Amino acid sequence: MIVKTLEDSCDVFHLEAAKVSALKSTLLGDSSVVALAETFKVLGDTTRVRILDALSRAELCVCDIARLLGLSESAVSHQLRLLRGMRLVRPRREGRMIYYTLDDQHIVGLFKQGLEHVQERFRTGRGV
Amino acid sequence: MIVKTLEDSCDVFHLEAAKVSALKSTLLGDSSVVALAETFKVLGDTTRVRILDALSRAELCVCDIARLLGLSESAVSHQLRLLRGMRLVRPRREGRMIYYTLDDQHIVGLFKQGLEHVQERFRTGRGV
DNA sequence: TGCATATATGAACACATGCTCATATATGCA
DNA sequence: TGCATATATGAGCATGTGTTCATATATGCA
Repeated sequence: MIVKTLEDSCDVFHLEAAKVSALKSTLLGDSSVVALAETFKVLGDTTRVRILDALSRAELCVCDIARLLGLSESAVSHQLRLLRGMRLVRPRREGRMIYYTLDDQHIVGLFKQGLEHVQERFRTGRGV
Repeated sequence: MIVKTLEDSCDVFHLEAAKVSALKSTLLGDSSVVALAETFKVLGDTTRVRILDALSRAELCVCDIARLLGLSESAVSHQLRLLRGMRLVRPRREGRMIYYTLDDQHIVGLFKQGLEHVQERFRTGRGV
């Protein structure tokens, strides 16, 4: 639903008051906005993208992830803590080792959709 | 495709060398990872989420956005510059004013999918 | 029990980020 | 042309973020 602009003075709104309040009421609520931004923020880091991508394909322990991606085990552990906190990843203890897997199906979907966006961006001219 | 772990010594890998290289080759490439993280990073801020959400519903000029969302025009302008740079948003000049719209359909899809994730998170116990 | 190893955690530090404030640019109109 | 207004931009600052390094915890095994 597109609301057309009607007036031309920026002292107040360019939109009619009625349209403004209509628009305002359709906007995402605060909690949704916060949760959405928080979700995207977690995905907005190359290290976490790599970890989640790897875990979407195999159950891996901390040191495997570290080796596979060329990261320190501490760095991986810190990131896993964050991802655990957001329930994106789930640990499974087996002896001394702790194996992690992806614990949220939406991540794969978001990655897929994000990649479509990225690829169209390449197709339509502008690179990274 | 899930690769099962096989060995138990973290000196090297817990996975067989063959499985490791197989896994390695299925991982997202560097440029994809970078572009993906960059995309999510832009979406990982409440101000930008709000702006993009508003622009997905109406074409708005800078000061309308500022008023609608309770932000300074400067802050909005800075964010729009970023969003413009990433081609998520497109300006249209009309006299002194510049109207912005969403210039990327994937954003709406990503928001939708992100919200599904968020809502399931609420349903399954843990809040924000 | 005591040692080795896998993971977790805390502090510290370098760097990024988003805002504000001041100023520049651009358009419309008298 | 000159002034008012809409937007853009740059500098500066407070805050946030991701890593490393040192250390803690936990498990397996001799």
